[in-house]
Amino acid sequence: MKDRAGSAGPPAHEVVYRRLREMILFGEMAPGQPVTIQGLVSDLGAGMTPVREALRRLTAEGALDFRGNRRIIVPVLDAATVSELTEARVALEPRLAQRAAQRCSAADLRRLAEIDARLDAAIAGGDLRGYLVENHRFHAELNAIAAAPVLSGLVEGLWLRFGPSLRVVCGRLGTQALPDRHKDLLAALDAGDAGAAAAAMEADVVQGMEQIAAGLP
Amino acid sequence: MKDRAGSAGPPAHEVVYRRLREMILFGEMAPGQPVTIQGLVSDLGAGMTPVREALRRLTAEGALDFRGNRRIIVPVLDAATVSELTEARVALEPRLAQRAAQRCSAADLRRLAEIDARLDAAIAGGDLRGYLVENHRFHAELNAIAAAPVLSGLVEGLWLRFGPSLRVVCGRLGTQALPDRHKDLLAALDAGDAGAAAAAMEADVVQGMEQIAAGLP
DNA sequence: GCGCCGAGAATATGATCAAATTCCGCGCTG
DNA sequence: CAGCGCGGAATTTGATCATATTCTCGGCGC
Repeated sequence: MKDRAGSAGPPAHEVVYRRLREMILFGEMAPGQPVTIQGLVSDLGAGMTPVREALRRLTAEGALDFRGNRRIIVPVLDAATVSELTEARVALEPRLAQRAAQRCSAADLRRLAEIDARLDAAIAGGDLRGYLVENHRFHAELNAIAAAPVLSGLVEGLWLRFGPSLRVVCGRLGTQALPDRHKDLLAALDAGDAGAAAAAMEADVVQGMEQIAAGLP
Repeated sequence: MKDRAGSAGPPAHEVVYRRLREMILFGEMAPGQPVTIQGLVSDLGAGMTPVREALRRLTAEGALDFRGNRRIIVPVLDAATVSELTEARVALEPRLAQRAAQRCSAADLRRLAEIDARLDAAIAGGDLRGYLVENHRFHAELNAIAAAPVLSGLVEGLWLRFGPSLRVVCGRLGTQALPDRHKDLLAALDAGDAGAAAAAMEADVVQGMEQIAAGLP
């Protein structure tokens, strides 16, 4: 028996990888939490090999941390790492926003606005996970519009690194304290103003990362 | 029998990973070349599982390309990808040079100068692989001095992507045509001039990537 | 306090299964 | 009669699993 019955499409390691990625991005894993292969094998009902490969992939992206020789944990960010992540995001994401502003169609803009509306609803409803999901989706959609797979991939990797810590910070502050900086961004995209889009993105990035830095242990 | 007798240090998948990484960086793999698990198993004398995990890690970093569902090849760069890689490198590497300039000690500088001397020797001697190795080592050392593991890791991933193509371009042009832009960089580091170091790095990056872009099929 | 021992967890192996690619022969068409 | 396309079988290759081996960590005895 190799594949679960009928699901011949996506390989198991890919499925496990996506599942773990969501768990990391949307706060189902706490920083510092140890990640054991066998635990995931029983939790996800997958075999050992796919789990191992997914973990290897995630550690390669920095989403998980090889602690010592044989232990994997969800990374705990320190001030220096947050600073570096901020620097990297500031270096990359405004460029993506700039590209997106130059390529954004009316349909793209409408889709972004819809996501942002759901994001507002999540904030209003105190739905933390919904906020994290829609916020990520907003940025992912923007990156898709930018049509820059290399840059987008780098940024996605960065998001994986601070996902767990972002969840902790937001959980502590509550969704009411979460600002929505996307309005400036949408306006800039609507106007096709690449410079303004980049500036708005930088503000969003810096503001978000400062929140994480402020919530460090 | 699992480990080679007595060598308990590095796990097999790590060894395989490092070996493949060198093969990619220093031109032992041609762009477009298919990479098969079984081929590597017999070539490297390793087991199947370590090879699989190393490949998964490299594909996660973009160093190898999942073509279709079942085929892995060394990536073939197109103009858009080179453009993106250039943009990413320009966004990141000058910042690392800047950091390095602020932290560079006399011993660091001496080490860099030694590497650069070997690089010059490789150019003079027509030693292509030596050029690639020392050029990479120069930048790796600089990144280590910058003490920014996140940024350095991102940049290392970018180098893996254009390694094979760089090799092709250099092989076509010959080592005599390879410029050495590191002198400006060393001077800036010696002077502790962070801005000049960043500018020199940007020039080096742009020049190198233009060479790759010019050599595209 | 230090070293030894056992339990648990991770690594590595090889076998095995499924899918895709390739290749070859057959029939069809010009 | 020769060239071309197509269908299926064989081979190649990737994915998964069960298991053996080794390493690490924690407790226990000296």
